[in-house]
Amino acid sequence: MVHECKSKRTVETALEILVGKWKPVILFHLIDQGTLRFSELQRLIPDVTKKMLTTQLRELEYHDIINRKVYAQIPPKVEYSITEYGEGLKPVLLSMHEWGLTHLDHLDDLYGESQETIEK
Amino acid sequence: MVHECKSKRTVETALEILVGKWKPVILFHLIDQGTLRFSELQRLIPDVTKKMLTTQLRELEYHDIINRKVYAQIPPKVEYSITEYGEGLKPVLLSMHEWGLTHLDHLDDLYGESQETIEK
DNA sequence: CCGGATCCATTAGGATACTG
DNA sequence: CAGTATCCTAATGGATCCGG
Repeated sequence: MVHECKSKRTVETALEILVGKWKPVILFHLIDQGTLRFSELQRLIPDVTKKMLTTQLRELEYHDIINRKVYAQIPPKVEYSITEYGEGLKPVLLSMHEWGLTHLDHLDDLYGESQETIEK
Repeated sequence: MVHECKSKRTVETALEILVGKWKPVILFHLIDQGTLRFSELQRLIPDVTKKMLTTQLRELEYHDIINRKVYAQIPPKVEYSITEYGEGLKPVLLSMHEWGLTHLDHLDDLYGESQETIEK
């Protein structure tokens, strides 16, 4: 029985943090690598534009999920890492990952192997 | 180390299922109550319009997360329930809920008690 | 009672060019 | 290197009215 009071809000807030086209990938890389520079993230996520990468990073930073460390030097150097608080998201990401694994198989059952992904 | 191959996709697919303004609430009610009629869901979620409720239910149904059972009678009666497959989402929702609980507290620490929610 | 159809507002996402 | 600024498109959410 996980209901009533403010309970429903909780899932929404978690979603609010995670939702964003590039946020899960960013988090995975940061969790995996610990600390990464902006350019490294860009290299690891080839399809993201600088603007979008910046936007998503700023949103994660705003929610205190990642740290942004700026080195005052030329050329600039900015490093991103998961905050201690952000570490708390690991179980969430992990359970989503676990579910996603079986879901991809389930998709094959439902629609056959023909399609590449789920989107449209 | 949960990286490489198709792994990142898994989190995205999980998100894809859950994302939608009313989906978490719908799922919570269905998990909590078992089976609910359209009108009951509407009553439980006062702010949702019929169109939006329909849309979100259809998307969940499309992904095989909920069942839609139509009784051929006048007046119509339609019941929704979680599919067996959809049950697999429970751990995900639960971990998001757990995280959300501490997150709401963390929000108070960050910005004070002044604000009502996180949105905007 | 449970929708569908239409139209409109808001938001998320992106291409491109420029900058300290 | 790590971003902004501008402009644009696509997707999402919603108000309202119609229908079996």
